[in-house]
Amino acid sequence: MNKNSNRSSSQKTMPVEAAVKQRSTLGMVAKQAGVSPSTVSRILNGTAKVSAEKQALVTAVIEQLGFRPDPAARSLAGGRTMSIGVLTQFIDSPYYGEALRGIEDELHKANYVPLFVSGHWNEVEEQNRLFMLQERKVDGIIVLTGKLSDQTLVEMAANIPVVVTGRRLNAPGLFSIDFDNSEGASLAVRHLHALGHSRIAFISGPLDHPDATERMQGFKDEAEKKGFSLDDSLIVFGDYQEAGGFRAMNSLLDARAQFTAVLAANDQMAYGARLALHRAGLRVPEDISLIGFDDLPHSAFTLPPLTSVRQSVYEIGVSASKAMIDILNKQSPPSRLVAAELVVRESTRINRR
Amino acid sequence: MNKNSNRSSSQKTMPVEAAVKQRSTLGMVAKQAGVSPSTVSRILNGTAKVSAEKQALVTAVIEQLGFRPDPAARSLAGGRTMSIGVLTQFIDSPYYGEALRGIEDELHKANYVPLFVSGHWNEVEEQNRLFMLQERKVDGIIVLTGKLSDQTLVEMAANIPVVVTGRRLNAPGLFSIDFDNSEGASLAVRHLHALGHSRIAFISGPLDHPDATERMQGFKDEAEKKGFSLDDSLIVFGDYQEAGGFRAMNSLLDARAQFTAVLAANDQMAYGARLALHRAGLRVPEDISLIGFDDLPHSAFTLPPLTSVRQSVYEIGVSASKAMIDILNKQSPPSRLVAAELVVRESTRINRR
DNA sequence: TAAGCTATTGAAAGCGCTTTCAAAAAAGGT
DNA sequence: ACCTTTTTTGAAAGCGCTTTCAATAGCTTA
Repeated sequence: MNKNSNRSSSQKTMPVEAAVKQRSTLGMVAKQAGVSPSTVSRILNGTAKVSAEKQALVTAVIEQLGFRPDPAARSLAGGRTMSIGVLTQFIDSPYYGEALRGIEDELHKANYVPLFVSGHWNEVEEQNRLFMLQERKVDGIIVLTGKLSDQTLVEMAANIPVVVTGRRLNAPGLFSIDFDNSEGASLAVRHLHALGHSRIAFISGPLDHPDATERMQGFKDEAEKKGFSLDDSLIVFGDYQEAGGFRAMNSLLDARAQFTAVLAANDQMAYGARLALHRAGLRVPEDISLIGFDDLPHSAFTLPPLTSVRQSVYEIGVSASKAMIDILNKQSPPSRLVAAELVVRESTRINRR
Repeated sequence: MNKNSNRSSSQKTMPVEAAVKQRSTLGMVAKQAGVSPSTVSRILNGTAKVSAEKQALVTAVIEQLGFRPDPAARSLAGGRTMSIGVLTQFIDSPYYGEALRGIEDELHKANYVPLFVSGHWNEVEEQNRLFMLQERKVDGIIVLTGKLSDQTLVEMAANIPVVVTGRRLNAPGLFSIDFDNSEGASLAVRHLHALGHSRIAFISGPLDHPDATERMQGFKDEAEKKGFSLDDSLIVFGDYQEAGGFRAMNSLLDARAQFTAVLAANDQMAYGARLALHRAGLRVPEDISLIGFDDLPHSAFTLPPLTSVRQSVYEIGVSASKAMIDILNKQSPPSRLVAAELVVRESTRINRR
């Protein structure tokens, strides 16, 4: 979300100039320390036990020479590349962007570097990108949702550790992290119900996105539970973007649908819907209550500030990375469940009609 | 900007399964074709002339085996890695995000892959990231603005091709692409002037961003040219984010500054300012006209839709990539200048006071 | 104290490619 | 036709690391 922002970050400040000037190699370290390259390698990777003295000696020399292993050489020799492939859908998605930041931050702590690629919600493209990541010998792959079949992921996981978000899936080498989308939608419906709304329109995302169907299901289930008439004319579809929300709202309006509140399956569509409402002379929240989903950082600054279902996408990124690192360290990651939470702002209010 | 969106993309669809199953090596190609590895390498890289027949033969075998050179091996042996380092500031910046997409799209066409890293507007961190990129042997580096000194970049360019945005700088191996920020600001002022505004407030970005100072300079110059009183109390500072714009506008209001229009140095601050105005009971554009800068995709959907200075950041990304590829191909890139353009929407109108 | 183990270490091969260097082939000159 | 120059090709070394495999050293046990 930030164009600017200075966050301090504890960098191991390298002797950049020295290092650039004269890269040292593992061989040089070995000679300098009077041991064999194998020993140095073992210390570097913890591949085998090495006597404490040599351990200390070598470590000192490494420090002194500012030695850093060459990733390419490592990769060639079959070692770890210390890089993790990350498949997102659009590199500039405001939604997944936060996840990317979480991933970047977390991987960095563990000395891994992310390799971001975009699948553009196109199965073939996703496949190709994942293939490329494997060519580049990443140590693991994090997949943010996407359209790949579960089977494809499971197969891939047989060769390389995989962490996937947006689905529930378990297999050897495969770990998944998911939001409780349906619970999030329920939360929104309950809030609206508590405010006295009973005719609620729903702007859904494209149903080929698993999270879209979950959100819709959550909406339907809770609405039914509250005894609302589940009128199909109150459900319309958008594309998860502003323009889609705008069109969806217009179609609702054109059809003269009767509703006092709207739940959009993501914030971007809520923004679009809000503009359409405005064009139609309807006020938010006086005439219509509006709820979004995702709580994008921007939502605190819309007019009016948007009530939204919050799931920390940043957290998802962090969790996914932690899980990946756990897997790489041969530990099984704790199954973290990311909860949804309603952020009430000013786009919803008591139904007066 | 997209969470969703299916764009078709012409993928060279690989025989993925076969390829994954049995990676073939350059050596295998050589044997299969009955030539030496050197010859294959030369064909792959165009390093030297090879007879037409062998050329054809080898190419056929490569195709048949689905051979793709191993990036790691290439890197180790000192060849090209076909990857370009990209230093951005925050991986989820809505502003630079578009540039990243442009870079990704364009590099992909040329078969290069981008390696995105973030500097977080912190010089030390930027240095470290660039250092890491070089360790990973990228073939070139694209720097999106940032805080590094010109000198640092020039020095780096001596070792590796560099393309930098957001400044004017020339040196061997160094190419820069810049917006005309000051012209953009002028455009905005002229628009406001044409609408009869003469007391215009300016919400600046942090002056340690070069583009912020250019935008401010453009504002001042044009205001002066139009004969406005250049009242310092009309200039306030934000952080290029919503919250900063919000605070900046409040400080303007608290100080009882007199103005009929506001120019914000970026759209995000304009959003924040717009909310502050609303809180103060001021209407946009009836009471106050508001202009942003950048024309983020979202700006077409704010309330009211925001008039903004548009510079295609996507184009910047594309141009930077093209320039990089030109440099890598030993051609000198054409100096492209990205023009600014005013997108008039509904947040500005004739001054009635 | 000898035999039998185990914990450390080093030598050397090899990952898949690029790149001298020199040999072989083709072309040119007289 | 013979020798020189130029072009095309192959052999081999090496990029910096990991990883068997075997050797050495350090302990145990009887």
